[in-house]
Amino acid sequence: MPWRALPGQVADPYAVWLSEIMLQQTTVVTVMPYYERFLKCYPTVQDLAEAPLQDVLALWAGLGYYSRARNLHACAQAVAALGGFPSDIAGLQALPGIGAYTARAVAAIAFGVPVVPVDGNVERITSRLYAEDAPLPGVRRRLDHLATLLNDDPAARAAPSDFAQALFDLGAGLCTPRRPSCLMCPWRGVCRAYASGEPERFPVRAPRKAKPDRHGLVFLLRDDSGAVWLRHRPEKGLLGGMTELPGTSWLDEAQDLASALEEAPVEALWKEAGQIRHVFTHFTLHLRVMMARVPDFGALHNQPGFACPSESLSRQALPSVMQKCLTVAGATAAD
DNA sequence: CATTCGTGGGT
DNA sequence: TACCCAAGAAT
Repeated sequence: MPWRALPGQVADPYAVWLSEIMLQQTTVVTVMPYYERFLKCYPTVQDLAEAPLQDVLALWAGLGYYSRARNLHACAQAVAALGGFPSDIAGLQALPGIGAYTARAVAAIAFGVPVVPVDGNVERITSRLYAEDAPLPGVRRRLDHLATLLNDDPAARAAPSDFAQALFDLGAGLCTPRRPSCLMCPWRGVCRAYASGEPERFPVRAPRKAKPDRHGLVFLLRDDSGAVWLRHRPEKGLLGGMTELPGTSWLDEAQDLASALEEAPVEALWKEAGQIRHVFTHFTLHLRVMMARVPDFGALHNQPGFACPSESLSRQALPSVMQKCLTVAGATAAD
């Protein structure tokens, strides 16, 4: 991992922190290109702190959980004001976007604090070591306690950074959710889940709720120059602070086309360019992409939004769901 | 303690 | 297709 210090090197707290924020609920493969772009664009935490929030959101676009990007920016400004990252857990956790896990991870990996960061990997490993039958998320506190017991090993306590990342590697490479490679596991001999014969049964999870559907329309309006009419979403909530195509509200059931078109930003000859389906964390969104062209955006002067030249679409903070809409309509936002 | 908050890849 | 899951945080 590019954020990982080589043997004998000192970890860069900025790089460790950035990687940990990006890796929250996100796979290494997905994070890698974003991480490289951020470090190239913002080599230091000061550079990130001085950047406009919209630029940060645009660079984050596609990674998801956009409150991470807003908190990342706020955190960078706080750290710049402090003159550097706090090196203790409490100081770290007081910063925006840094919770119990990330505070421990940065403390252990960047500052050598002897603590076990409990992420999904460590929860899985621990639940298997102890064959913990109680379901997540209720059993989280107990798993956290059991995980801290791993630090009873003097070798673990002597190398907090290596130990934490070794746990991640164990979880990602051997103690995997589906088919763990127990025969290669150094802890096979002390693992109760392995002894049970069904290690993949752990951790036990509570059944999850069904995901409802929502329906809406978006309006892709262009002028004679090819510019697109866009608008910013509210600062908080779903896709907070990101850029979007104007659209209807999202309802539990699809409404008829005529009444939906009444919500269009302007009266125009709207034609359906396509439909997209996008799965969010807690609902599935179905959008019909309506397209129209006007000579200019004069009629929109008192509408919320702004005109975006086609060549600067790629610099907008467009979330994946909006990229999909542009793509089905043939409006490329790729560079 | 339960919800809200993205997205892409694997099975 | 339909789930599951991934170095969680904020409210």
